[in-house]
Amino acid sequence: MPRRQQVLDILRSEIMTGRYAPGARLIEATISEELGTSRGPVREALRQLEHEGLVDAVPYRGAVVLDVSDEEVQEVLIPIRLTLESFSFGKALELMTEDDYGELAKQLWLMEEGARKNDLQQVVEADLAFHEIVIIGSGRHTMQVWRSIWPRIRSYFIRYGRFRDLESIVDEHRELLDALRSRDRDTMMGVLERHIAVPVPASRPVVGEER
Amino acid sequence: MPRRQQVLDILRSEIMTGRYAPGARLIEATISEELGTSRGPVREALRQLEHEGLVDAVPYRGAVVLDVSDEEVQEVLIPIRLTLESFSFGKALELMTEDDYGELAKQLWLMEEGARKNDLQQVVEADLAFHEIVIIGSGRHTMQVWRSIWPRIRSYFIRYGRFRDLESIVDEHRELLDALRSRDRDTMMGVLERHIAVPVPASRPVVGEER
DNA sequence: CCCCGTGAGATTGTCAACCATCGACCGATT
DNA sequence: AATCGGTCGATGGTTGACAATCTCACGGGG
Repeated sequence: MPRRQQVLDILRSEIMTGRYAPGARLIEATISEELGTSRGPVREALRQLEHEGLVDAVPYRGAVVLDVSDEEVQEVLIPIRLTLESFSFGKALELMTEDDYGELAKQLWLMEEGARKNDLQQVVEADLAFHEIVIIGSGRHTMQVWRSIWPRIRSYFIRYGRFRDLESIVDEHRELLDALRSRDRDTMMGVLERHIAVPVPASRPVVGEER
Repeated sequence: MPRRQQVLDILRSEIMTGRYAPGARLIEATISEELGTSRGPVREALRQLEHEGLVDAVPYRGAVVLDVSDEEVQEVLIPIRLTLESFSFGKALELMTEDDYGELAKQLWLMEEGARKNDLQQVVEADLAFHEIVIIGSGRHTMQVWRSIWPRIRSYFIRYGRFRDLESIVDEHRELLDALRSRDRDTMMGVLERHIAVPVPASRPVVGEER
């Protein structure tokens, strides 16, 4: 695995878990020293974080960790996620094989195990893997957009404690898998929307279906 | 302006205009030589192109220009664009000042001039600037997603000649500006949807509203 | 007292040369 | 015919050095 990818994973994780909070500066020299690498890979990782919307970088001024507003999550990121996943789960209904279902079941199992051990990290990883298995079947561009929005959504969830208990996360994914296997499009979409929609802190109705 | 930005702009433009067609390889050494710069900025520009979905890069194998399928444009990228711009134009109704309208009018004027001269380049630039003025008011994350999807949409349009005549592009933006000024939300959204939706080559009905 | 230029320090941007690493291709061997 | 090396092309990463730019504190005018 390329070094820049390792650096990226580390930094992203440190941002999501709060080691770098919104407003914190990310200095190339410091990071490269800490991670025992040269500035090259660090620069590229920072640029990637910029694309994932976790960081804002201004020329000659450096990179700063960004915050995400409730409004943008509810009205922009979540609706986009719904667009992406509706498309992907729809295609999955048509072209997923038994093997693919097996892969999903595997992630579900890992998720269950994580929930038993109360290991948020493991649950979150399996959650991500589950969705990527579905999305990867619908083309590069869909995956591309997905990869650019999930870190923000996840980061928002973790930062503001919007994670319901681990058990219900597992349950929802079990429902998703069952719905996929049922091959019934309407059931599928219903389950998916409920999964993606998020209880709002204390403002608007539910997910911002546009118009 | 940083060198990598210049390189990025040049490469993106060359991809959109077809100098690099889908499947073409982008070799760091060659490009850096052609542009009289070192490999560093070229690498970073290539990574950015990857994030804009114009290029696919595999470790140790290099970058290749991507194609975009009708299906993904219609069912993923355009619906996402609609989500983004619905949000942005909605916010613009609330918070745009006379000065901002002035900026929009300026771009409209440039667009008209470009259409008169039959200068696609200029029309396209003003078109982009027009939308960015509106979107920039709705936050970093909205802009971030926008910047990651427009190159693909534009590139698809140019590649497959989906550009209606320049005059009608100008007309549509004049309508958009008028609708903004009217301050009527429903009119606004109607005009916007018609502007973003695209006549499909020879398949589905219209824009892929999900479900 | 406030405003503005100036300069030092910090940090990013770019360069150049170099070598390791990996993927693709080609031919020789079995 | 299939496989195993070896070579070549290109990327991944390193080092060290400088240039370019921003920030901010300092001190001289107004």
